[in-house]
Amino acid sequence: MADTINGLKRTNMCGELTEADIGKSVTLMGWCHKNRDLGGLTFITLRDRTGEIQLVAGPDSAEAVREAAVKVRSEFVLAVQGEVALRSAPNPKMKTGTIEVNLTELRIVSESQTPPFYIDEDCEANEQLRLKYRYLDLRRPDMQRNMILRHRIAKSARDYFDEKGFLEIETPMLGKSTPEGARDYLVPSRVKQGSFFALPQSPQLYKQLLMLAGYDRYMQIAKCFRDEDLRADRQPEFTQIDLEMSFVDCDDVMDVTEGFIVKVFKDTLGIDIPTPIRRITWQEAQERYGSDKPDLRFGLELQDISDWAKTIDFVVFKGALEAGGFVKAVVVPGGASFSRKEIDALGEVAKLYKAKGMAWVVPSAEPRGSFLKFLQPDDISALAAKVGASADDLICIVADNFKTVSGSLGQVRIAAAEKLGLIKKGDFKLCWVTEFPMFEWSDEEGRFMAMHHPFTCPMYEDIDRLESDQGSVRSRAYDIVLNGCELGGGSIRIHDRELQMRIFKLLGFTEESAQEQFGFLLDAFRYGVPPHGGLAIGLDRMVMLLGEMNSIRDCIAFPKVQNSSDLMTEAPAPVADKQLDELAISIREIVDNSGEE
RNA sequence: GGCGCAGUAGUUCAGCCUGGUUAGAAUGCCAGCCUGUCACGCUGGAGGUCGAGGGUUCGAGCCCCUUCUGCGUCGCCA
Repeated sequence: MADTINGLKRTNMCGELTEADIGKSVTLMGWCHKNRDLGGLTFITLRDRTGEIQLVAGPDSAEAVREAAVKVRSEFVLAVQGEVALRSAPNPKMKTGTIEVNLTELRIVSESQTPPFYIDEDCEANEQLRLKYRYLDLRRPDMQRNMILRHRIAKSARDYFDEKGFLEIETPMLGKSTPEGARDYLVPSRVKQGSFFALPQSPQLYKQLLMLAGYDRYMQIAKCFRDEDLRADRQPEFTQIDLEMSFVDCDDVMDVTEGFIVKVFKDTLGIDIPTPIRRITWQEAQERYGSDKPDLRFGLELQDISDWAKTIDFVVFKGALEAGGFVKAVVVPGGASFSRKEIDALGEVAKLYKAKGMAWVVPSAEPRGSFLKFLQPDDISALAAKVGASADDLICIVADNFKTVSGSLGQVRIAAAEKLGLIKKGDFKLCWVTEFPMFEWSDEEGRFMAMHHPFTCPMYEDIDRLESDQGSVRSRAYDIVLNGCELGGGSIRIHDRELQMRIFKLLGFTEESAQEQFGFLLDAFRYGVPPHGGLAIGLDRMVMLLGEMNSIRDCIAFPKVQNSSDLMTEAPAPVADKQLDELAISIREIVDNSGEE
């Protein structure tokens, strides 16, 4: 039977002891991080979430303490008493390295098997193992720091928005499935067999109805669910700092958000973010950075060289230009030193993002390039002059339609910056991207889709083109972008029932289907809707970016892996027939692809 | 759904290209010794379905096929 903590009360945390505590008798509780038994003298490093402290059981200790000390193994839970003393041999690598605790009592409260991996700062175990034993992984100091950072950001949000007069109001997890947007996670109803709830992709409609209900300023740290494939920065279950405001325009939402961004950087990292945060229209972002989430930590902007390309007798350029496309370039400083293989790697990046290829040229005295036979010496100098390239530089060129040129060259820009080491740790560059297109053509659906969502308000000056030139209509939407990552986004919403119906119609809804899916909203819109708008910030991404983590999984206590399962609980899992019967659900076919008999 | 990377002691890896006795290293673990360690040290020991299945071969960790698992990514994510 293990010892109890009966009669002991923790007086201090391990990492918070200092030389000011020398001479005090303290009671500590935590995990054995490491045990060093020198024979007659035993050192134990005790760890809790605040840090570590060295415990000593030596010749002056009671025999029971010495006996217990040599039995202690990694990850045993200990409750100890002792006196804080100055160390004769300090350890400068340790925060509490100048002091130690001479034990007067040592209780082994809980023993531990040898953990499958060493619980330490720099964990070398692979992530599969870490996730299976997540409760051990979460003991590691860097994971604990991540969780603490997450808490502080969430707290910062609640404090800030409370101060600004926002009310935190919870919205339902069990709602109605909507076909637009991402795939829903469905929850079957037992009471109404054959019908399903959907877990929210976002609290969008609820928060709009809260505005209609007069709550004026709402915020929520909201769980959201999307049944889509995962990425390093995407989980099926994630958290948003969600807000909505009444009687506002874009500037009001952006201003209040900026205030929060400034506060959260200051509160958590001590960094002052300069304001106002730069604003770039979607069009400009695409033209200059080839992205709707530009990374402003480096230059390497895209340059339109269509005028120059017009003069070149090169079929790739001619073809693109005749089809109404563009020829654009990125200058990679010092890229002349890249090997053919390295340049080809940039070309592969362009191809991955739909470019048919990437032309390149080094405008040195003896030029190198992929299409030199189509170029006269004057052409090369003219190009170099136009894009401001020197003989040491590499000019990367893509010719295609606007979307493909932007997308592919934008990725080449990022790849080149990474290669050149232009992306520095601790550098945070924010911007707003505004005036998004309202609609985006979907080849798959054969119709225009809402780029943001169907409740986004078009820009007033574009409304008269809604029916005549859908593709040119811009919306009153805005994204906040940090280091090339979409941190959050929002819009001013439609508050006019007629306009909302017009948008639904353009998105392919009939009167009936709109009524069936969004009837509650359309009905509500008959009862006095304030102009309103809002925004949602991805909390997980914010924690990941501020903590400079490699994966969103590192800031979520219990994350899912790539196939949306949980390696620790092994969810999702089959359920008992009885449960299915109650829900009137039968499974069509069990595909056993476990690879086991 | 596509592409790429990875899977070998508890853990991190080497071995695979070029098949050949008993699969190695480090660390961890266990035992003994050790009074100032902090990557403690010294001595000894245990520990392997080489992810799984099939094929080629006299012989497979290594070559081939299939598959499972994890990661990254394209599609997807209004």
